Parts: sequence; C-alpha cells; structure tokens
Amino acid sequence: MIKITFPDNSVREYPQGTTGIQIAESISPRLAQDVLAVGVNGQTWDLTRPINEDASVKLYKWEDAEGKHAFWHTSAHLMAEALQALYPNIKFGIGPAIENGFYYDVDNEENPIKESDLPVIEAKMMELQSLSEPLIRQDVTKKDALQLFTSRNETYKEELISELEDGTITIYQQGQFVDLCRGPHLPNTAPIKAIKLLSVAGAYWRGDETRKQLTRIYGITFPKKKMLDEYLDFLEEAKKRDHRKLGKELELFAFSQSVGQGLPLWLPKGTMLRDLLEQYLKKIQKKYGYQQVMTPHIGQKELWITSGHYAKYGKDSFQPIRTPQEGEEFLLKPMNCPHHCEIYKTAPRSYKDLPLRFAEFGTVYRYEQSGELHGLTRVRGFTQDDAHLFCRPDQLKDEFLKVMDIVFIIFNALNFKNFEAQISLRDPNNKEKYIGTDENWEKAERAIVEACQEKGLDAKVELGEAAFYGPKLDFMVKDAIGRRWQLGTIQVDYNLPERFELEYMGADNQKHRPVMIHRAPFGSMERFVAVLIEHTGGNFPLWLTPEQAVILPISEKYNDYAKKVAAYLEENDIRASVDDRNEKIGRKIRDNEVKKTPYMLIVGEKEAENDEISVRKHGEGDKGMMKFTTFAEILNQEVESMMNAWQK
RNA sequence: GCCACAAUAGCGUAGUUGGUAGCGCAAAUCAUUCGUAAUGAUUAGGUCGCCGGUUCGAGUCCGGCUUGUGGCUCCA
Repeated sequence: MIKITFPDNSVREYPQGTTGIQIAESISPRLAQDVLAVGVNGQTWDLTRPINEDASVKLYKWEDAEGKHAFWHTSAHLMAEALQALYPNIKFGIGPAIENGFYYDVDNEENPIKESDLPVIEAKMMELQSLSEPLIRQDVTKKDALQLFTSRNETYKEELISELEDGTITIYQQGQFVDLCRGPHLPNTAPIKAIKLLSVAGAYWRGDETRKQLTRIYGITFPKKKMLDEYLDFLEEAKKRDHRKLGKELELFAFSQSVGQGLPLWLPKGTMLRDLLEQYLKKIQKKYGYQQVMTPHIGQKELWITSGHYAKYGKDSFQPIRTPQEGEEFLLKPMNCPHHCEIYKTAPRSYKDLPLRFAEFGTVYRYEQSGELHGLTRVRGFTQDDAHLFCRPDQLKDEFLKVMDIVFIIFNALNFKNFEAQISLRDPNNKEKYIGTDENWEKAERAIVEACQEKGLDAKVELGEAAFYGPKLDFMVKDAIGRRWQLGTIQVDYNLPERFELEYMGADNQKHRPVMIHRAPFGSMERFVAVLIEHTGGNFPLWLTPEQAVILPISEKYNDYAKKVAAYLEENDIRASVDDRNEKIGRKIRDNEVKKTPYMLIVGEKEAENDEISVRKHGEGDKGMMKFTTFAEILNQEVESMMNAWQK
C-alpha cells in the first residue's frame, strides 16, 4: 500500500500502482467524471499513470489551470490527428496549450492550410472525438524515437528528439496519431465536446526568423457547448471595447494614409484626454522634484553614435535628414536620453545638486516594421512621458523606489489592478548584444531586484529582455482580448553616463560618474490611452473624460437658458456643451448615452424658472432636479477628490 | 519584414454562375417645439483602396501595389 496525502492534509492508503482516476473514483463518481489531470508531488500527471510511491496528490478539474492545460494539450493532439487524416503528408512542429486554447505548427508543404480549410478540420476533429480514443503514454529510447519519427518523415520532431536526453523521452498515441510529447494528457478525447478553430498564422520554426515559416493553427475547446458559446460571446464583447473602434466612435484619434502608417492624428477630444493625463502626471512629478525640460525633435547623428543607438538601430530606422551643408546629418529622435544628457552637461554639477530629474513629454519616431503596427499601441511616432534621473550611486535605490511610487499612483488612479511586473535582465549567454561592463550590469541588475524586494512587488524575471544599455522593470497591462502591453518602464543605466562622460564633483573634490534612471510611468501617451480605452470601454473617469456634461434643452425655446447654464459651467472649469439640435428629448438622451457622456442636464420650463437642471447620470438615469450652481460645486468636488487622492 | 485574411458613401454593411451598385445611421432641407434611450417627409452623397490584365462587358476573375486585421519575428 502507498500513502496518498490530499491538499487538506488528510491521508488515505491505496494499493501501489493506483492511478489518479482511481483515486477520484474512490472519492466520488462525480469527481471521477470531472477530473482532468492529477498533480503528483507538484508535477502534473496523466490520470492513467500509476502512482507507485507515497505522494501528495491534487486532482485537477476544468477550474484549475492544470486541468485546462491538459484539456487543451489533448485538443492539440486531436487536431493533429485530424490534420494527419486529412493531409497524410503533413509534418508537425510543436503543438502546446496556451493561455486561451492551443495551437499546432504544421508544414503541409505543397498545400498550406488556409482559413477556409478550418471548418473541414473541425468536422474531422468532431468525428474523431466521437470515437473517444484513449491517449496512451509510452517511454521510449532516443534511438527508437528517432527511428519512429524518421520513418514517418517527421523532420521537425527528429530535430527536437536529437536535442533530448535519452531516458526522458515519452510519446503519446491516440488512434493513428503518435506524437513526441511530455504530456500530461486526458485519458481519452471524450471530454472535448465543443471545438472551434480560430485562425491560421505563419510562425517561424523555433521562433527563428531565419528558419522556415510553418502554419500555426489556433483553436479552443470546451467540455460543454455552452462554454464555447460564452467564450465566443466574450470575444464579441471585447471587440466593442477595441480602442481602434472606440477611438473612431468617440472621435479621439484617427489615421490617414496620406500622413503615413503608424502616425496617429489626435482629434480634439483625444487631445483633451491626453492633455489631462499629462497635466496629472506633471503635477505629481512637480511634487516629486522633477523639472520639466524641452528639447528639439531632431539632433545631430553623432548624438546617437555616442549613445550606441545608431550602431544598433541606425539602418532599421528613419534615415538621416540631410541639409544643404555637405555631410551634415540629423536624426529624428528615437529617444530623448541623449538630449537630456546634454542638458546635464550644460553646467558643472556638484554632488549637492543630485539627484537631477529632467522630465519631458518627448515625441520620438521609430521605424517599426510594417507588420508590427497596431492601432495606438504600436506606432511610428509617439510621445513618451519621459524623464531621466541623474543621481549618485548611494541615491539610486531611493530614487528607484520613488519612481515605482509614481507608477503605482498612475495605475491606481486609472484602476489598473491586474498589471504584471517584469524584471528584464541580460541574456547571460549572449553578452555581446549589450554595451557596458559586467560590473556595471551587475550593479544595475542588483538595484532593480532589490528595489522590487523592498516594495514587496512580485515581479517575473526574464533573461535576455533587457535593453542593450541596461536592465529594466516593466509594467504590463492586458488589453480587451488579453494581449499584454508594456506600459510603465523604469531602467537603470550606468552606460550612457559613461558614453556621454557625465560627471559631478564629489564631497572629496574628485570627479564622479552619476547613475542614470530612464523612466516613463505611462510608457507612451499613445499606448497608455489605447489600453485605458479598452479598460474603461470608453467610460472614462469623470476627471479625465473630454466632455463631462451635456445640456439638453427640451425644445428650442430653452436653448438660451441651456447656453446660460453652459457658460456658468465653463466658467467653473467644467467641460460641457449644449445639444441644441432640433430633436426630441428622448433622442438627445439616447445619443448622449451612446456617446458615454457622464452627465446629461435636462432643461425645460420648470428648470428655467428656478435656475435649476434635471440631472441624468450615464448608465443610471434620472437623479432629480437641483440648482446648476450646486451641480457645478458637487462635480468639481468629485473631480478634485479624484485628482488629489494620491496625495493622501 | 514573413504567413493568412480583408478593403463597397463620413460610419456600419448587402451585393451567392461576371450584365453597369442597394440598405441603415450620420449629413442637408422642410414640417414639428416636444419631459428621460431613435418624430416624420424630402434631398444629396459611390472613379466599389490604387495600378494593370482577362472579357463584348469586372465591385465580382487573375497579377502587382497600398492600407488594415489575426498571428510570427522585432520592440532603443
């Protein structure tokens, strides 16, 4: 007998070789039906794999990430089985479960899979699923595995196997389909009741641009048809929050083919929103000792040769601007750091002057690959809420922590609760990609890791994701359909101060090198606004919304009174307008609900007599009458408290 | 940049064997002067993204380009 420990620490005895599914059956038939995989001493196993020693066991259902993972991984195999049945010469790459569903990379050489083929593949999957074929796990030697997949002409699998260690190789078979696979899987395909193949895409083999591009087929499956319908509904709903759609509907920004790809035009309302965000951050930065600076949009090419950016990005960027002067070349600035370094150098600095914090909403231009452009989140011209902090080494951690505070203030004000933090460090195996000494890198990386620890911030560490001049701490927020975008960023840099020969005079009367922090709490105004639109669905907080109130006269007879109210509100810094169209009140209300204006102020005979308004709140309805002066006071108080919450 | 898909009026869209473009909203005009999610009528608006080809004839078929969408790669 073996002892099985459950998550609640209860222990039961089972015969040696008991499987996860048998354990589930011993507890309840319902559980046996719902269970998808089993955790054995922290590893996820197949339900049919015998457990031969004492173990702590957790049964995973659909609600558990591990359960979904096994479900979707098996679905990927089911799709592969269907593909093989339909296209006998198809070759398989990899086919994992992902956050929402699964994919398989395939190579159907002469006849690549197209979107129009998906329904046929789906139908075949259904057909095979109805057979409820078992997935059979088998340990194999490297030799046998190579032989098996070579005989099947699976060249991609051969490559994968050749890199594996003998004795660790397992294969899974269901029906005619055999796959190199670590597992775990469902016992059989029976639970996969609802199937939807979503899209096809090109994907480079092993993520390497220089290698062959395979066809990646994305799909998702569920144990119930209803769950699939709900998921598809969710995707439909998410489309309504797409910032590109709302940006157009709410007249925030636009693109023009004549202006160029990835070069957004900010419309009046979008500009208002962006301005308000900038003012908010400026106010915070002022409190935190920043000084605003302004620098030109271009600079001599030599600036970026000095910084190292030209060597790394020069040929893939907007090309230099020439002048009538032979040999003179300027670059559109792709970042603000060199300019800010030059500001630092305008005066001799003393250790007493530091830290210096130069902030600028700096517009930069980067020639992103055409395929990368995406709404406002990835553009070729954008404005960073940039600042560069120059400090003494002993001030670094404190400065870094204060920058983190600003990021948290911003995220908090806009209700970004589910952000993820990522520490991006050097790839230790690929150091030639980076500039600067090992010593400086280690100092910088340590500073970030320690700052996160001090703040109790649970940050994921990613190797190889650092900028070429220094490590960074990034804050990522998801968009409406779950794509992650980097917003705030904080970077520690020992390298640029050296390249620009920045100095300060220490208390010891010796010259020292300052440390630099690059930081942008929003990241870029464009991307931040994009993610904000998707988070709010266009229902912006009152302090930020371009139009806070609209006055709706019942008929044209009350237009003059409406204008009087509007003038008062404007005098009191409230953004309001009059809807004086010749329409019925019901129509005006509807249109302004659709425009998501927070307050509708309805005025007719009753209101005009007493300097009153009828207040209607967006999404809530009629709030009754009040003096318009009272309304202005209440609204301004609300805005005030929202904008100053961070100071408490 | 690569793979797949798409592009019809300001916006959203119909147009299924190729036969000369509809609809809704918005706009303009007129009537109506209205009390909490769409008043009615009339009018105007389209070289069907661009260039080329096939054809008696192309929104529709073919090729190239541009722009966009979903991914891959990239992201200072």
